[in-house]
Amino acid sequence: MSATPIRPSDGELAILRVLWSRGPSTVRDVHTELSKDRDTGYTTVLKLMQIMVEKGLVARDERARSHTYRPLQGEATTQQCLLKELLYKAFAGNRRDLVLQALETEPASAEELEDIRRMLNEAKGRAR
Amino acid sequence: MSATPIRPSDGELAILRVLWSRGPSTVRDVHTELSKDRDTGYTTVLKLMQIMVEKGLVARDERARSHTYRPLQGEATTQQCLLKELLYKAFAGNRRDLVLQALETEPASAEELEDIRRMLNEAKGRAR
DNA sequence: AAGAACATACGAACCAGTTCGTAATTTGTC
DNA sequence: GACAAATTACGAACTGGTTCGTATGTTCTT
Repeated sequence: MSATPIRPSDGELAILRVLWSRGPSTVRDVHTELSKDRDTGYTTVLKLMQIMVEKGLVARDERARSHTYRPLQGEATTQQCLLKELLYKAFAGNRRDLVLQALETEPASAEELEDIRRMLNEAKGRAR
Repeated sequence: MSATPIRPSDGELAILRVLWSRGPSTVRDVHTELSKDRDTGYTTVLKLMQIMVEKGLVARDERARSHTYRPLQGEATTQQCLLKELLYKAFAGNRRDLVLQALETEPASAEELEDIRRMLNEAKGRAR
């Protein structure tokens, strides 16, 4: 019943990441946050966020002068959407290979692997 | 010492997939194969493969009239490259979350999960 | 030798995404 | 009220990728 998730572009994803971690934010908030890494102009972020409204990726609250934006789809949902795309495009749908390569990718520590293994055992219980 | 892998675009990836599975192939070979799924023009595939030569994704043997192309980087290497990109862009580098979402993504069967768990136990032995 | 079939080369159009300048509007300050 | 600062709106340029038409050259068939 839930709508199929919308695949965000790279720029949109960067913005979503801020919204997911900060909660509802203004363009200024997001721009300030993103400026720590990249060097993006304010209006660039603004434009992108306006487009995201059109796409239905975020909702805008216009009551205040500085509009606040909030994500309309969850982080996990979006991650799954992107992962699934990669799964089919690069791994021919072979989930096992994907997980394998995820673990082979540097840097992977023994703890990390152990952590994942533990998690996996739990997941097995809920398996479909 | 090995060069950092080149990230193929979607179209390039589709072609690489054919080359990996078929081995060295002509444009005709690749086009025929891709035509089973999508509906791409012959010259479109040709052009793409020419660009791939420039990018260093494939090598071209021009001895025969119909040039044959072979991939210059392996499937696993390329998969890791793409996966790593997604890991940082969508998962903030958190490998655990990535694997988790990979397993949550439908459709995942109990066998599939068991298979992956087994593989993971082996991987643990080789852990860094 | 002529014509059909097939191959490469390549420019041009097109598309989605990104970036930014500039205009218009609102708010805040003196 | 006038000016400065902040904000939204939006057009336009630019980028990487994709698609295709057309030109040109080669091989095959008869």
